[in-house]
Amino acid sequence: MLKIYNTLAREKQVFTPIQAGKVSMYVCGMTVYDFCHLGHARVMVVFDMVSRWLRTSGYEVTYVRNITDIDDKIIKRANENNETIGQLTQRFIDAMDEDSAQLGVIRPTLEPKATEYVNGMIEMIQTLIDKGFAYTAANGDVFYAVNQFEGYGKLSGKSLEDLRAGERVEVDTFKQDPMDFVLWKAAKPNEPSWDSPFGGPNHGKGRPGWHIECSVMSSHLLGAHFDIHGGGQDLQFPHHENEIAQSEATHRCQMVNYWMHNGFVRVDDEKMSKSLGNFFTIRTVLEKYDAEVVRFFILRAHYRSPLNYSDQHLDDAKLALTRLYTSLRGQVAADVEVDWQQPLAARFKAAMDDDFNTPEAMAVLFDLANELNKSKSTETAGLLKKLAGILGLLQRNPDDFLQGDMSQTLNIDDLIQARAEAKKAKNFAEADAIRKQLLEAGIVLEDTPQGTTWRRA
RNA sequence: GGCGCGAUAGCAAAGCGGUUAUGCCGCGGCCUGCAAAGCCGUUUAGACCAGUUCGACUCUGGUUCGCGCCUCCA
Repeated sequence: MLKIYNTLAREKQVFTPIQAGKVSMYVCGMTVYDFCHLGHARVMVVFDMVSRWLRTSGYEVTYVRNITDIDDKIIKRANENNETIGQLTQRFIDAMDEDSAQLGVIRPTLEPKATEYVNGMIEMIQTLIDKGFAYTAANGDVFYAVNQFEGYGKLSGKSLEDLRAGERVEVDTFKQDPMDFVLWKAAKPNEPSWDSPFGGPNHGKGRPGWHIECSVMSSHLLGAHFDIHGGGQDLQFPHHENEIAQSEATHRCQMVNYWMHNGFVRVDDEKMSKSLGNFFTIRTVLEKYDAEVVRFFILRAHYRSPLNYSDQHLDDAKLALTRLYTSLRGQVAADVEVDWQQPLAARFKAAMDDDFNTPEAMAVLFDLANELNKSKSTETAGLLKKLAGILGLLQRNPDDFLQGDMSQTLNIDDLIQARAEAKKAKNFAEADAIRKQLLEAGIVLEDTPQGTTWRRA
């Protein structure tokens, strides 16, 4: 029985889908004005893992991850780069697709773009105005009136009084309440804009605010009420709080049953973020580390825990993953159906059902590897590969992982051959010299009963 | 200031009121010509102070420290 930590309830709850056998899940995706960093990688990998486990559990999953392709930063960046917004966003959407594919992330079922739903946004904003939850300000911006929504603060555990007390933002004189947030931004010169009926100095011309995008895309694609909504912890407030306010005021029903928030990636114990400038892009990291190592590194921590990034930790993850691949090397992995009664499989399932406890699930993988090293059983190899596959790991030919792109290095085989001959002639000095030469080139030799193999250091 | 989260061995990271987490590193052994890999064994824990309990790393309270949100942010 799957349990999920629900941010809304602040506890683990048994997962019961709205519709038996089906799960609808929405995750806030990227704003595409730059390359994705490791924080984005974590969101992609974590919710990919979630969707995989849900599918493994027998659910038919509709997974929506949106793309924000209109926003202040995009406009600014496009201007700086002297390219159109469309060129800029497409470039970074392509880059994101490359990065996520590298990380073994299965494409979400649907990846809506904000710009394709502007009409829907205008409709929802109009509904909110009609119902008294929103108003057009003197400057043409449309704001959501937070004091009109009873449950405002229920997700983040904040009260409007506390929020106002801690108010650090310059008060926008056009707002009725400092906590009101923008639904529609009046157009400024040289900015893309859409026509709307909201009035104001420039006759409604403008563009949608960020929060409204997700309310509209989720309800269009998953309905007014759906199962799971995910995203990074930093979106809990205000973004997700605002989504609830918009959607529930519009549809008059609960928006989401389970809210899931993944922890941050940190650098030196500080949150990795664009604003702090301490971020590493996925592609930078992939220059140095195998993408599967990065995925392994992410899944090695619980999704709600902070994850400290450093080369040392990636190196450690690489060694650990090497152990798993080494156990599968030269083994035939039987294409088994997982028997969930099998003790280790049962442990794996219990771990995953317990709020997606991937660290514990991975411990099972290592236990299986140990068993495999002893038994050389094709069944065990099959089970290891199958369970790891649920996490999106260990699906490559072990040699691909262990040897990497070193296989282009010339004459490894010749040197191994020469060493074998030296050994045969009991010329161990020569044999060791060859081994040392290869080691210095980053190649580790391993003598086995079946002959000598190699891997990258 | 308000709200919330965390503190586990050298590093990383889980579960659990009493019994080996797991991976890397270290140490001893087996294996090996020697290594590597693997196997067997093993050293390092639970910030601090109280309390509950037959028994607490695990529950409760407090202290200290760290982090996050309250502003765009995954």
